[in-house]
Amino acid sequence: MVKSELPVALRVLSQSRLEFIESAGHSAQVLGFPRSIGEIYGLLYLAPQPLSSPQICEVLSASKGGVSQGVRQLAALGFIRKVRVLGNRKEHYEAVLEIGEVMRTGFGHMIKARASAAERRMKSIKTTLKSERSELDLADYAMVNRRLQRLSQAQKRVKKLIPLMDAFLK
Amino acid sequence: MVKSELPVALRVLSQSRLEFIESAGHSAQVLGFPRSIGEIYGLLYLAPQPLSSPQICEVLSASKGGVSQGVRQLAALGFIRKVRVLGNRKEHYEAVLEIGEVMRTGFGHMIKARASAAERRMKSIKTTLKSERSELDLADYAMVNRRLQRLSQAQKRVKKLIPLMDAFLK
DNA sequence: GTTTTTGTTCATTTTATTTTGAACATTATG
DNA sequence: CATAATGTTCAAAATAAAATGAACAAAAAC
Repeated sequence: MVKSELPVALRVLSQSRLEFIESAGHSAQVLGFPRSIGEIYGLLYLAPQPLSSPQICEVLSASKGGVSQGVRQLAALGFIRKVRVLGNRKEHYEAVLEIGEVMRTGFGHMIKARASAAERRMKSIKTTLKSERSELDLADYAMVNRRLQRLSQAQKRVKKLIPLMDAFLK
Repeated sequence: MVKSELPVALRVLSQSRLEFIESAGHSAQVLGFPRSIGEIYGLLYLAPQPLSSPQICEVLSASKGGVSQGVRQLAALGFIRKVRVLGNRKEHYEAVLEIGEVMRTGFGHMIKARASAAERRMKSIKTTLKSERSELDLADYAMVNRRLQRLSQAQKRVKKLIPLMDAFLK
């Protein structure tokens, strides 16, 4: 049986690819993802053709498990997509090159999710505050109320900003 | 000598304050900061008056060292400010309530810094690529070049977005 | 149907981050 | 200047997060 045939360009990684992969790993970390996920995306982004999991393992010398989880997350976020390579039996992956799009969708979802989580939290805190109104000093109650209100306003502003960003990146 | 007098409202934390502090800790984590930093900010945000480090330690039952570092970072980012409390000898801290402002400034700086770091990285990678042009397959070189270019465009778009967000949050 | 390759899950190990606490520095008060 | 309270730094401990690799599952090749 023929071993997994790596594209020539990836048999040995060029310096620029190495640098790019490292940089992608770094970016992932900044965005709060594991470094390895960024590296997988970086590899795929500069790959001449879709790659299979074993190929990714080989090039990055990463473990099967890690790559399996990594590609799942990346696909879920919309950064890569599964493709069938004809003749070749198993799943292959390629980077979605329209990163602007990706940011808008997958990434935008994340931001929205977080914004509404924060909103829910705030609502809960306000409820708690009301429920203990009688036990609190009046002035203190008023102060806390005022400040929570203030935060709510800021949250609303951020929320309004989201669709704006969305439109701009389109 | 009189022991550090905790404001009555903080002698025992109300449920709503507890919840708020926890939530602030969570938000900090989401933004990539240590939880403790968020908790300090949360405490100060709902404090009836500026607090000293030892007071913060006491209320959050955190260590001196941790609080020392925490307030330093928060002050550097512009989330809190040092205030002199008359009569009282040492440094006290209060939350900057204008979180919108804070986001725009301190936080905005962070984003800008990261954007230009990414830009520098990209430049470096392109240089590397050119330097190894002769060693690479022509088609592969062209492909890598094209894709890096594509990324650059996206980066530029994001960069243009920053002042827009800035203006919007003002 | 057996063997081989690929894919997933998850407990364990590894690595990185955060927190603590002790040693040392600083400042204010008497 | 001595004492006491406050601050800072940093090595070590505690904690959290990520990567590995082994056990198991699924599908393909023959």
